Amino acid sequence: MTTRGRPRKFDRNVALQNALNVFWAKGFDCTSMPDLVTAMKINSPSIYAAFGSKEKLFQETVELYNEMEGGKIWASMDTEPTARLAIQAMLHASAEEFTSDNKPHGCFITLGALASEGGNESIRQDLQRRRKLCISLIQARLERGESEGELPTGQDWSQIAAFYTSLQQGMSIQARDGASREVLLAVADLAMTTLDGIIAKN
Amino acid sequence: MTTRGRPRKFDRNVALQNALNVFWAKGFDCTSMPDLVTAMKINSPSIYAAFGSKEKLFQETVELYNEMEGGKIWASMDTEPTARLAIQAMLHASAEEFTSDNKPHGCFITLGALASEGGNESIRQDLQRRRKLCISLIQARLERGESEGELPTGQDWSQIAAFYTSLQQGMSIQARDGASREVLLAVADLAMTTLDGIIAKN
DNA sequence: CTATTTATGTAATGATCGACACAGAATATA
DNA sequence: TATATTCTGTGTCGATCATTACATAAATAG
Repeated sequence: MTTRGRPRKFDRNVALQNALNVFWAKGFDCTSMPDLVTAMKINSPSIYAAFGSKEKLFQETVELYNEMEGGKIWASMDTEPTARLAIQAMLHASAEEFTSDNKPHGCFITLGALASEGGNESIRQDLQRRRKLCISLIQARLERGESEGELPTGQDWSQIAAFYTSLQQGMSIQARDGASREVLLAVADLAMTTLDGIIAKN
Repeated sequence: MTTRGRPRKFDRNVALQNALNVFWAKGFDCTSMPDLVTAMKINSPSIYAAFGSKEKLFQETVELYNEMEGGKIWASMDTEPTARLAIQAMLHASAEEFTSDNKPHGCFITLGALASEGGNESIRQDLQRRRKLCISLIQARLERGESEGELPTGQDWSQIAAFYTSLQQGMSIQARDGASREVLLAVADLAMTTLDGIIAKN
């Protein structure tokens, strides 16, 4: 059972990666089909044949971003032994990934379709849902820290998760505005004093 | 010296306020002229006659926002007696203003034209410049606190200013994503432990 | 070989964008 | 009154948007 018909001239994965880079830099609403045609080096009929539509293509780039960058940033939630180390590693990874060369600065999920209330609504809501998922991840890790005796009881972990999520999303804006990796790493470390203060009450 | 010609049917200030509300909710690039026509209750030729262009209208709404909301949020930098109280009041005011009814949630300067690299470039750069001004404001207040003996010497206040700016900008995203005023106020208070830790070293 | 299938490039679709031409209406000046 | 000035609403401009028809090219299947 081999493939029928004329074979594809382009590598679908490479094209998807190129599409991600454009969406990441410009956001969904400010990215035009000609932009994609240029970046992906494919004509638009081939884009539609391979990905369905601009919206579906965007959703695939979000999935790709989640697997690549998202993994680097959030892996520590499972791998680090304590909640404190997990959050610190997450913020450090964010600072580094948000300021990498050869790719847009800041988080795609945060910056991809933010205040675009008049733009594509389902995309805005999807990214919003993914952003909210980050709070849950942090909160779950904090609650695990409490249950394992690392962190004190009686804390409102949802608020502390909102604190670290706010900071990380703000770091995306800082990175997009040109903040250096050094500054963002310092910002991450400064934020750890908040959790240290809570641990000290233990 | 009175006004010649047919008088205007609409109140320019009211129309500008209505334009601000649309730009604030949708961002510059996702706001269309028909959106503005509907919100301002003026036909587009009247908009062009009164404001010049969509871009100039946007710039006027930014100025209006700066005077109204900006004043409420940043006034404490001058009025509060200490840097700590000034920053805390700024974050509290942000939490409250970002979650007010009858107007879009989050900061217009932060959300108005963020990752729109392909959109209007001069507008993006203008808002970016205004965001960077916020860091300078905080940094200047911290340095004043040092010179007045409130804060210890030998600190890199630019990093601490970046920390609080990141947090405040992240709070905008949280607010836009539906975070409650209660949660944002808690986030603001949690951030103060960072400065408290620095003061404790004094 | 012919037929089928799938990709390609060109070019066009209708819709919407920001901006404005135009004629008429409403005011002040003279 | 006549004239100049400025606003208003209708309608439209070229440009650009996302999407797709269409004819052709390149592969497999029989």
